[in-house]
Amino acid sequence: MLDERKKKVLQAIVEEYVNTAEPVSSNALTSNHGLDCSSATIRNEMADLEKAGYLDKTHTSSGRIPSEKGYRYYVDELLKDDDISLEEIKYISSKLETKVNEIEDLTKIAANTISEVTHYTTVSIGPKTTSQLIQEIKFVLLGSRMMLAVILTDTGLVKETIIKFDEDVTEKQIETMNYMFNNKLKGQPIETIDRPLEEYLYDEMTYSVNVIKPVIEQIKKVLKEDEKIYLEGANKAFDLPEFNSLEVAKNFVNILDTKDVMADMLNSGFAEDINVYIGEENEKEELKDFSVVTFKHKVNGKDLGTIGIIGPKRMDYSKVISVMKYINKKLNEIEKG
Amino acid sequence: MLDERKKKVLQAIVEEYVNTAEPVSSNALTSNHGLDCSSATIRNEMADLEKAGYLDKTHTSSGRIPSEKGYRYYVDELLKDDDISLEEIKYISSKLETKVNEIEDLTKIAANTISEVTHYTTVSIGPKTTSQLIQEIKFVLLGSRMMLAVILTDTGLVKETIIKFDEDVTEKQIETMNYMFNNKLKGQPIETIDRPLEEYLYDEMTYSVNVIKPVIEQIKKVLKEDEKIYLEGANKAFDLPEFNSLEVAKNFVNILDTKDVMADMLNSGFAEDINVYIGEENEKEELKDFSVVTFKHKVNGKDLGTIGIIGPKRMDYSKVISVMKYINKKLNEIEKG
DNA sequence: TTTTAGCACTCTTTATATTAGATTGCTAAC
DNA sequence: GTTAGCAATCTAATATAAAGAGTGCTAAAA
Repeated sequence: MLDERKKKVLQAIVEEYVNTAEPVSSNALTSNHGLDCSSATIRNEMADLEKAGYLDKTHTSSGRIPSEKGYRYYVDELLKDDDISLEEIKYISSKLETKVNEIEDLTKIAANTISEVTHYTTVSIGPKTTSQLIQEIKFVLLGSRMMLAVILTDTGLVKETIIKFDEDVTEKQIETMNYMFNNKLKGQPIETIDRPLEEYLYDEMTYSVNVIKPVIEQIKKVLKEDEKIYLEGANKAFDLPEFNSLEVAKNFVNILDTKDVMADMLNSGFAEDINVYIGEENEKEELKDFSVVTFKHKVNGKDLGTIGIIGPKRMDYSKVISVMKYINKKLNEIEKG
Repeated sequence: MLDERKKKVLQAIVEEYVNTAEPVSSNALTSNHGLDCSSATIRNEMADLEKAGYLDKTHTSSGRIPSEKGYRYYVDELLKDDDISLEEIKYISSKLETKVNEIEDLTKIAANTISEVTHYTTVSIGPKTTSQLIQEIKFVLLGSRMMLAVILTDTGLVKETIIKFDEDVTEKQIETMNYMFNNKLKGQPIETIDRPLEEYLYDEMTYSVNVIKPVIEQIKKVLKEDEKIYLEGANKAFDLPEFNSLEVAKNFVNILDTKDVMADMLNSGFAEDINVYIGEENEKEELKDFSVVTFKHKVNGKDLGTIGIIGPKRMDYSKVISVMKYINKKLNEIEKG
C-alpha cells in the first residue's frame, strides 16, 4: 500500500507526463503539485516508487515516467472521473441531440464526439447481430427479378439486402415466403438461420429452388457479415509526440487497417462499465504499445454498439474516462426516453 | 521534341527510379537499358534533359530523378500500357467473379483488387446520385410508427432509409403516399425532390403533416447524403521509402482522413478514360506532393462509381494504368452481360 | 528519524569536424 | 559525336567534444 505522499507523487508524475510527454524530474514536482518538500525528498520517494515498480526511467540519469503498473494504479485509485468541463458537456449534448433514425448512426456520432473532445482516435462497431432476436422479416418485390429483404431485430437494428433472381418471381410467391420465414423465425435468435432451418424451408416451399436458395444465402450472408468498423480522427494521433517515431506511426496505421484486430479489441470487453487496457494488458500483440479504452452502449442488457479509444499509453485517462462516462449516460437517456 | 535516345534515357530513368527510389546515376544506365554508349554520353544526355525540364537533381552532384514534366512525358508517350502479368490477370478475374448484388459492392471489390495488385492505397466512391433518375420509390411499413423507404434508380442503385413517425400510420396511408410519390417522381432526376415538389405533396396529401414531413425530410437527407468513401490499403503506403519522412506520412494520413478532399479528387475527373494527376497537377493543395490516378466506371454513359489510387509521384504508372484499364474492361463486361 | 543541501557522476543532446564515397561537369583526346 | 579522366561538389557516416539535465549518495540539518 502506498502512503499518501507516494500517491501524490505518482499522481503528479502521471499527470505531468501526460501533459508534457517528457520524463518528469524531481524538480518539476516541487511546485504546483501540493507537495511541500524539497526535490531531494521527492527523489527519495521516486526511487521507492521505482523500486516498487510504479515508475520507470528512460536512462540512468533521466526523470521518471509511469510504468504500466503506475498507470494501472492511477486508473484504479487516483484519477478524477469528473474531468470534464462545462463547455465539453454542452458540446457533447448538442452533438447527441441530432435526431437519428438508426442506432448505428447514433454510435457513430458518439464515437465522433468522443474523438473531438478527447483528441484521440476512436473506433466504433455496431451491435453484434448474434445477440439479437429476429423481430420481423419483410420481403418487398422491387421488380420481377429483384427483391429487398428487411430484417428487424428486437433492439431496433435494421438489416437490408437486395436479392436478385435468375427467373421471374411473383408477388404471390413473395407473400408465401414472407409468411413462411416469419412463421419460423420470429422471436428466434439470428443464428437460427442455419442448416436445420434451411432444410425445413426447402421442404415446405413448393416452388423452385432458384427462388429460395438465393434468399437464404443472401440473408445468411448479410447477417453473418462482419460488422463495419468506423474510424474517427485517425490523423489526430499524428499530433502526439510518440508518433514521431516512424515505427510507431506505421504500427498504428497498420492496426487501424487490420479490421479484425480492431473488432477483437472492441468485442473483448465484457464489463458493464468502461474497460481500460494499458499496454501489455492488451491481448493482441499489435496493441501492446498502446492503450485502449472501450465501453459498450447497452440498453436493457442489449448490446447496441461498442466504442473504443486507441492512443498512447501516455493517455489522459481522466479525461477519456470522464467523457466516456458522460456519453454513456447521455446515450442511455436518449435510448430510454 | 525528344530524339530517340533521349526518350530512352528518360524512360530508363523513370523506370529505374520507380524501382529503386534512389536518384539514378549515369553509370546505372550503361547496362540493362539498351543504351549502347558510355556513362559520359549518358551524362551529356541527362544534362540536356535536365535543361529541358524533364529531370531534376537532389543536389549538385547527385544522380537524376524525373521532374513532374518528366513523369508527364513518360505517362503520355513512353509507358507500356499492358504492364500486367498473367497471374495478375487471373487474380483480378477471380476477385471480380464474386457475385454481388449491389453496384456499390462491385466498386469496392474493384478498388480492393486494385490496391492488392498495385500495392498502392485506393479510394472509391459510389455513383453520384445527382446524375441518376428515380425508377421507383417503395414504402414499407415496419411497425405502426416506422417505415422503410426504398429508392431505386435507373442504373440499379438502391437507397434505403428508415423513417420514424411521431404518430401511428396505417397501411392505407402508406399506400397513398406510395402512389403519390411514384406518380410525381418516377423517371425524374433525383434533384426533383426539392421545394416545388414538397409544396405539391403537402397540398395533395390530405392527412397530417406529422406523417409527410419526416418522409420528405429523410428522403432528401439520404439522397443528398455524401457518398461514402472507401479506403483500401492505407497501410501499404508506409512501406514506401518516401513515407519515411514523418511529415509526408502525416500529410498522407491527414488527406485520407479529410473525406471532402478525397471526394473532390474522385469527382474532378471528367474524361471517359483514366485520369492521371501528377504532383502540382492536382488542384487540391494537400495533394501536390502526391500523384493520383482515377477512373470512372461507366455503363451506357451512367456513372457507377469512381476509383482512385493515391501514391507518391514516383508511382509505377505503367502498372497502375494497365491494371485500371483491365479492371475497367472487366467491369464493363460484368455490367453488360 | 526524516528532510535537505551539495556535488560527483551518468547519460542525452547538440554541435562540430573529419572522412569516405558517389556522382557530376568539364576538358581534352579519340 | 563519343569517351576517358579527373577535379570539384555534395551526402552520409563516424568520431569527438562540450553543454545541460537529472539522479544518487553523503553528510549535515531539522
